[in-house]
Amino acid sequence: MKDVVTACPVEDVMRVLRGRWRSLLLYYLVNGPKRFSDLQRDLPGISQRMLTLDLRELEAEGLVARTVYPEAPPRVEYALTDDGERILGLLNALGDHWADMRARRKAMAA
Amino acid sequence: MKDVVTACPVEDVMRVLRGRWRSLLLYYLVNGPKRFSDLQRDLPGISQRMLTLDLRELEAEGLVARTVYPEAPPRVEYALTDDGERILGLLNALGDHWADMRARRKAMAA
DNA sequence: CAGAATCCATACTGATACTG
DNA sequence: CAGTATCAGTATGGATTCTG
Repeated sequence: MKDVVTACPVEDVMRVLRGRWRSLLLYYLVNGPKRFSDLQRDLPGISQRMLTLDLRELEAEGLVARTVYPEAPPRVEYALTDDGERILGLLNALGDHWADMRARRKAMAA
Repeated sequence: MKDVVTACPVEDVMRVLRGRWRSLLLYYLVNGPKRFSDLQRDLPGISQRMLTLDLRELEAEGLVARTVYPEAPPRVEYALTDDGERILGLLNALGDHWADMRARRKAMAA
């Protein structure tokens, strides 16, 4: 994915967060660093390929930090950066509003 | 697109806003109702097909209201709902943070 | 004007097998 | 464990043509 910059920052973030797993990945990193295999367990259904690609993309965008511990067997940890935490905070606000919205609409329908 | 509801509201909103044009569409509706042809001008490159599909989806999700004025030639206006405005507000906050982030990263690189 | 219908291109995602 | 490589399917988006 190219680092395209448009006139609209909203469009830019959304392009980065668009993938099926990306926001969810941030979501599961909120409680501290996790390993590759931990994340595979958290996101049932994700393939190794997508987990790798999405982590790399989020890392390139500065939302996730990747740390390799040179041991055998190898250990790699992924953590939210400060920017990642801020973005996730806003995503959660978005999710909360959405949940409220749905609840109200459901109540209306009843 | 199915109205799937997962355990994570963030995932749910993101699924709705994921499309290439959706967030941008909300963005351009913030200054009051617009007609189909207005939106085509605002979003250079969007096809009629996608504009129609995305507007319908946003309408189904309660973010956009569609009003038909039975005239000849037909006139149709699209406007943000209250929920749509709230969601857009949060998207803009997200965009602002993103812009800040990029500015800081650019300054660091220099 | 505001679409609907059809066909086509590509981007995104997943399954599987293999490696240091 | 933490990936990479390859192949293939599905979803998304675009071009074109047609209509009330």
